[in-house]
Amino acid sequence: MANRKKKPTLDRRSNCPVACVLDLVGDKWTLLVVRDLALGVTHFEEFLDSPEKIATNILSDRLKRLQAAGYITKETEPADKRKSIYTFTERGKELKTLMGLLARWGLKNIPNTSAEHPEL
Amino acid sequence: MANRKKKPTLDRRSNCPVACVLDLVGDKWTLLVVRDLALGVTHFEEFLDSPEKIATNILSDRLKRLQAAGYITKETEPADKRKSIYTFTERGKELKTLMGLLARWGLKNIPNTSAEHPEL
DNA sequence: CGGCTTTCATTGCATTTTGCAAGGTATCAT
DNA sequence: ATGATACCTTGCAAAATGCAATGAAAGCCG
Repeated sequence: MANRKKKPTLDRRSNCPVACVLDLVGDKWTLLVVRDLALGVTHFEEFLDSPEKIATNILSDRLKRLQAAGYITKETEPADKRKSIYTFTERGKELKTLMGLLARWGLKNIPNTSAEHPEL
Repeated sequence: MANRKKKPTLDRRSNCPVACVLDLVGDKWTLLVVRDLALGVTHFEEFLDSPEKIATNILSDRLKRLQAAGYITKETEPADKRKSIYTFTERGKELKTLMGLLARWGLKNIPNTSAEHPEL
């Protein structure tokens, strides 16, 4: 085991916390999926109903990523095995707080934004 | 002037504050530019020194966007007209707080992140 | 069973964005 | 005048996105 550096979580652009957060959620869709999850959405089809109209391939990809990163789990609903149920892991619940921070910043700083769901 | 609706800030995906924030900074680079500005970077070349190694065309584009959106200004340095100085507008300073929120969330929730500049 | 619907996901293809290297212009230094 | 510096653009390959269409597995219902 000569050159086994200790797996430094590579393909990171840097160890700057800002850069790492952007590597995780720095795109136009991931946090919208998080928003919907926070609002109680659990099924694939429900995400498609949100007003931003995410495409199915993007949604599929983002759910996979979030799952791979350990922020959500995917389970088959026992009563109907066609359905999958997506939910936050404990760790994933922190994403809700992140999304909430963004939401509050947006409400304060971007004109004409409105919170459909003030509880966030 | 019949059909001059009042320019409803279109090309928005929705009026959800999360979606609007993502329309502004939902990419891998914009907030890194904001970070550098917050750290005192003012010249084009300095942004290129950051460890994430942004490409010149992307940097040029992001500076333009931030300027177009009224968050930063671009001025020519009087003493050396080759140089441009990029600085936050009053409104742009709010981007620092947004970036700071992300940074703190990342430090707390993403392993092996380190703050080079704890003042943020 | 046999056909039809629902749910989740993939595929193909056009468009857009990114990444990288090279080139270009204006300004400055000697 | 020559060369270096600062900012930006261009060209082109690679990747991500948007979209419509297609699958596959599971359920529903005669």
